[in-house]
Amino acid sequence: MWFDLRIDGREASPNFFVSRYAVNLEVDTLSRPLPAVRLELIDLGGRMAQAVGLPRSVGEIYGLLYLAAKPMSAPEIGDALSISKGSVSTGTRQLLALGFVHKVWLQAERKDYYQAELELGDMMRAAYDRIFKVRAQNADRRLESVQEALKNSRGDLSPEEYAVINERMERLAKIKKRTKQLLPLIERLVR
Amino acid sequence: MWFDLRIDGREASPNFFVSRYAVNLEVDTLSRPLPAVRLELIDLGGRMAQAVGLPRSVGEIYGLLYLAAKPMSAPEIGDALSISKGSVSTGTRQLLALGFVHKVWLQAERKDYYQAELELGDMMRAAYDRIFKVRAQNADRRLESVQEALKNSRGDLSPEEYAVINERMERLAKIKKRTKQLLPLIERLVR
DNA sequence: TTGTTTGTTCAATCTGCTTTGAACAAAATA
DNA sequence: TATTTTGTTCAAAGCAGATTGAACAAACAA
Repeated sequence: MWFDLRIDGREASPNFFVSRYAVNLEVDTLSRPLPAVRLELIDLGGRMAQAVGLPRSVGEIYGLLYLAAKPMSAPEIGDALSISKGSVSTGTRQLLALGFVHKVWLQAERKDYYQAELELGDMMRAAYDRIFKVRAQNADRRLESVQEALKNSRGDLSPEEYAVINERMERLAKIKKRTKQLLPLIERLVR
Repeated sequence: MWFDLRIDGREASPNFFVSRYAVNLEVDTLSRPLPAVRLELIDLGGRMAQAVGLPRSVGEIYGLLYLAAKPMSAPEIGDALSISKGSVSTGTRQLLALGFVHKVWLQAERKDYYQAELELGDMMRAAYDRIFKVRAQNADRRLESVQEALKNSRGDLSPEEYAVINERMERLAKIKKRTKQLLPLIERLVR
């Protein structure tokens, strides 16, 4: 994965994301072919996932659930998208960790059922916190280690080289500062 | 590449990005090992490129040029990073297209020389226009085609299904609207 | 108890993007 | 003219990350 964050939440306890109130809903059982809209949205979901660096299958699962009239079980999801049990398991875990999907507790059902989170606000907040914020922090820390390296290799550098590099590193430091000022602004936009 | 944009600018005429004023500079010729700072920044550049979905080598080239005291030729770049002629050629083209680098015309030199663009403002503007704006537009167009699909498959859907799907599609339309309102704000932040 | 269903994990496989390097083109030099 | 140097292109190789599927565990039914 392209960001260092452990986004798939393996450490979370298995049912951490299950909403615990019972819901009384019937469930899609028959597996007839999906209508064109749904296929389109599944595809769109897959592409957007890739655009953000997530596995395509994760986006497809979300796209499937987003237009589902009723919660869907893991086997149903795998069926509808023709992807393996393993991928469904991994994909749903990631979506749960991102807060894009939640489990639904259906009375007298052993299976887990999944429903798309529809609240844009929640999703953007989650994505922002879990991805961009962490990314920014990482870049920050990384830059500090470069500055550290400059101190250490001062000996290997001619005075001219040192001057040039030092000047550029100061530019970088300024950028870092600017970015830090920018982040809260973006944060305010998102929240 | 993860965004539909033709970012490598093959269509541009070969010397489109060459700054045409002559610069009178000597050039790094000897290839002694790079000091630790520079290696660090090359690595950082590579990682950041990957984080945005660009090839690592592109980021490394930029990282190399960023701390270079003098413009570097393609052969020098390939040498310093131990990457192939082909990668240097592709990488520099992408960096030029992004506006992260510019060519420098050195008197009495046949080679092209490259210099990192240091102006943060310019770079962010370029990145914003070329990546995020286009991405947003694409997502927009894509969503419209999903809405189109809904009209076409209305016949295959039960009234209940149609109702659900329609409601969710309207949510999406709202999101689209919100995003459209957000973009100019971000734009103002960046400019 | 055994058999069935659901879900997880992870090594092996697959897939798509990156990189390489050979072939080619262009420009300068002898 | 032939030769050298620089740079581009693109098919093939390499590689990182996604997907699969078999093995396992847990929960329930008979």
